[in-house]
Amino acid sequence: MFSQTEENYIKAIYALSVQTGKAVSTNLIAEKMDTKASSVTDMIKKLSDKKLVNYKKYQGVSLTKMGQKTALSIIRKHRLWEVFLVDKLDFSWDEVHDIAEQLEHIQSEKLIDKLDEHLGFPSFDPHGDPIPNKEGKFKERKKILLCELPIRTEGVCVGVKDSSSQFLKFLDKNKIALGDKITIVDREKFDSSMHLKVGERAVHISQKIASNLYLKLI
Amino acid sequence: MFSQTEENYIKAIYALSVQTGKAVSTNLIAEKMDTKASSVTDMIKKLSDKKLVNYKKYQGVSLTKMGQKTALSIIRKHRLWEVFLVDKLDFSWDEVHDIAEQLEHIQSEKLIDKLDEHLGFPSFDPHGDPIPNKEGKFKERKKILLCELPIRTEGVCVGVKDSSSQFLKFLDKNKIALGDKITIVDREKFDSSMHLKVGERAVHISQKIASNLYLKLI
DNA sequence: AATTATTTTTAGACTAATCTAAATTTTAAA
DNA sequence: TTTAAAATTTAGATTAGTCTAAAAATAATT
Ligand SMILES: [Mn+2]
Ligand SMILES: [Mn+2]
Ligand SMILES: [Mn+2]
Ligand SMILES: [Mn+2]
Repeated sequence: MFSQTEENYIKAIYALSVQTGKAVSTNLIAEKMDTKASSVTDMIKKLSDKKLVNYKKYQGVSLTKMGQKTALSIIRKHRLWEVFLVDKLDFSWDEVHDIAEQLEHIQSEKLIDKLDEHLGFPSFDPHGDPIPNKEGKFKERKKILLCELPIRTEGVCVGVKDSSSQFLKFLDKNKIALGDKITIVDREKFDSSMHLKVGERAVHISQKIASNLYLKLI
Repeated sequence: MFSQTEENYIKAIYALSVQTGKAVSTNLIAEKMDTKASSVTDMIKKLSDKKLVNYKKYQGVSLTKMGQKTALSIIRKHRLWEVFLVDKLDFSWDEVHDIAEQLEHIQSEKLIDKLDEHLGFPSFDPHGDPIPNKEGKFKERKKILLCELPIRTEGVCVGVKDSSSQFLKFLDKNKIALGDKITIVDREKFDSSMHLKVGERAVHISQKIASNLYLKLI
């Protein structure tokens, strides 16, 4: 159907579109895809010819209905494969992204539906991100960043904003995982770092960590 | 490491090399890969530069040690994925080849080793073909074609020579599967067709079927 | 409003993989 | 052992995706 390259562009445009809420600029795509603006312009034209994006010169791009459908299908595949790798093959959550980047391009509707079933129709991937269903529908969880949690209020860790291997390994080292109950015991005025209670354990984390952990209130 | 295209050429050269037992000709590769001889020549040069094949102009090609290692690694991946699709995702044996053609190109040593473990280190794929281990070693089963089986001698079905969807579906329809005990009850002189006993059932098959089913003696 | 600065697009070139058509080499036949 | 046929390689072109450098359009500053 579409080439891997086209699919990767579609996915990038989708992510940037959701992130910024407006038409996506050439330079932004170029940065995200680690390529040059001129290459992006070329690809945009191709995607536009294929009715995947709306494009007027110099005005940025947005996904068409069909582009969105395509993006969600790729994201669904990516996240289901991540669940597979963690749940069935016992990978840790910091190892799965790169492999899923490859697996997401395998073309077989039946494969992904069978995989979905095999995994028990999961709603979230190992990083807490929602998995679109066959129709592209998914429920975004009501969640807040840890740094926005009121003091002495309990929350449950449900996701990460930054899902880089670096950050995930840091969380592992500090024994912070999805499902953990977290309370802010105290904030340091000086550097906005926080003293937490994770389960029964006391943990001290920086502002940067706090602004990359998602919690849900209970 | 290598492109999908390069990997597919390597795999084709390996198969033809095993099949014919001699240096593989440009035309043979072209036919197998459904491409033109000139394209094959170009690719052979590239593979030769990369030390994957031995090549002297007009003399055909053979795989180097490294080429063989590469081929076996791809075949290992292909067959393990086929086992996964059948054993874990409940695909039937005639549906898995095309999907495995894609999955075999996923690059991750760890993935394939974990998959191998998850599947219980299988020795044969759903079509009865042997699966090379991490070192590329595999045991070829001693097997004969059904058409070579002496009359009234019992054998166990262990593989197919033709693994096309057409043939596999035919076997399903006639309830012939790997593991079944088969005896030739009688041969028809006229068309070399055979009256079999498959388990307790009587089945009549053509010469063509008989020359595409592998049995082991017991 | 005119001038910079930035962003985006175009022009031209490159690589990987493919093709057709022509040239060359090898093999088979006369 | 010439000649004809078949196989193989080369030459030149094409497409997808990329790049650099230059041109054009938009945005930001005087
Ligand atoms: Mn990708
Ligand atoms: Mn994820
Ligand atoms: Mn392949
Ligand atoms: Mn097989």
